[in-house]
Amino acid sequence: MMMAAATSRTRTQRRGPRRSPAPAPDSTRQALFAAAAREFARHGFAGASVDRIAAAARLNKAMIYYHFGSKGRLYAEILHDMFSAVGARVRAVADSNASAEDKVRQFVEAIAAEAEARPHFPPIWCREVADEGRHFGQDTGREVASIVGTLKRMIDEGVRAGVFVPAPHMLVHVGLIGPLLLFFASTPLRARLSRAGVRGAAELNRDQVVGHIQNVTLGVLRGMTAGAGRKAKSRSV
Amino acid sequence: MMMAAATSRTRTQRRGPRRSPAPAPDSTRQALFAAAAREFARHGFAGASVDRIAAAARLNKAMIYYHFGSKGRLYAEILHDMFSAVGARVRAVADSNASAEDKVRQFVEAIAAEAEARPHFPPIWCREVADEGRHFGQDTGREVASIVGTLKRMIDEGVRAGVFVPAPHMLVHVGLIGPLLLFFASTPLRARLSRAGVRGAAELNRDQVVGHIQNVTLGVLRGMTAGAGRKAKSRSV
DNA sequence: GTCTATAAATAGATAGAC
DNA sequence: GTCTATCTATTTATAGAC
Repeated sequence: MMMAAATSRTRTQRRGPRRSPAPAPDSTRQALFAAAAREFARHGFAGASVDRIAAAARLNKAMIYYHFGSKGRLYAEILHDMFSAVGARVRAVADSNASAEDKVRQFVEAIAAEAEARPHFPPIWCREVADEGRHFGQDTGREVASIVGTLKRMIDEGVRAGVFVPAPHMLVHVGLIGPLLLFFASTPLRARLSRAGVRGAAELNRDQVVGHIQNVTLGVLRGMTAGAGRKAKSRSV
Repeated sequence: MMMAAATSRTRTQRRGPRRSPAPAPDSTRQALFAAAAREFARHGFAGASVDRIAAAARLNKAMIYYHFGSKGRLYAEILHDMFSAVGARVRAVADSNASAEDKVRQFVEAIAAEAEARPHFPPIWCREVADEGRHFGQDTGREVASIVGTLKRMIDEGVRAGVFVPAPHMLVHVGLIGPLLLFFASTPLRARLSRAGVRGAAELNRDQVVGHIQNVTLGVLRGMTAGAGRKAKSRSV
């Protein structure tokens, strides 16, 4: 599941039983995929080196071109693996018969779980935001669109059921993904700051953050936002 | 103010009146600084090219080494300019005699304002999170620590005044910075997605987002979090 | 201060042996 | 499928003329 995209062959499609000694092409592909994910997470697409990827996988860089065609296609495959995993998971939640509130909670949990399953996911996501989605293929773009659309469906469902007030779904989306992404992506940075003497920087734990985001998001959707004080504008849909 | 760091000379410290025709070193420095900020925002530190920076500034790259010493020191200067601007501004807010609630509102507003004043700020910030603060100098690290500490002071002040409930300040910080950073950094990406047919992706506006984050943050600090339903853990400080 | 020319290292990608 | 060797372009950085 995690390496779904990595196991789909792009070139020599060869199914069925093998002849004899038989090499292990998939394990090579997977080793390159895993090493590339780490390299891209650490250095970004432009900063990543195919030499270092090959070396980390204990292979040579010609294999990258044999199995993936180019640095760009290897990166695109990693992106697609990330977002299609999240997309599949949140669509499954949306199609379940849970309440709208539980669906939103599980939407948050799903993203957290997929981010944790792939240490490269949060940093690459950050970099791709800064890169303006420059390396998204059509397929990855569709996945991202589907994820956003799925949250919108959940909100609409809750509104129809009378448990949510109407809210701009992109505002809810940004309010939910922002802290989630920042929390996961900044863990190494916060550890650094903590070692450098910033008290409390590393004192966040996963359950605390996920639970907090779930509660805050549901508070917003229930119309409990403390619009209080000044400038309590009515919210437009 | 915006280019504060860019006007401080690192090498040939030469004050006082000049002899005759007189060149304009600061404008060269500033042109390089501005071109570099754009380049680093677009391509990241590793992906940025000193050749392109020089070309964009209509100069040659030898000037970068003359005025800044290296690509890394130029980048570090841009980082320091960003975070010291935010730091100075939020410390001014903290030292004012506004209420704790207004200070928190202005904390959010200050970050938004400084991010808007520098289009390169949000993308570079995203990239630096992914880079684990690898390019932070000691000075920049101290600024970041000061910003976090300043929010903590505001929260503590509100708790002492009886208007806030105790809350882990890093949780509040991530909950506030996350959406703010994602909103600003993802504007180009959301415009792309919008053009590609994702309805609503580009329909967020600055005031709406900032106001929302202010309200949600104050809701949390007032203890109005809809801890509802299951798992309503009591919040530990 | 500003420039041209260039050094020295590394990048992505390919050819061709096995 | 996997490897070594190599091509070409680009990288950061510097030397030295003006």
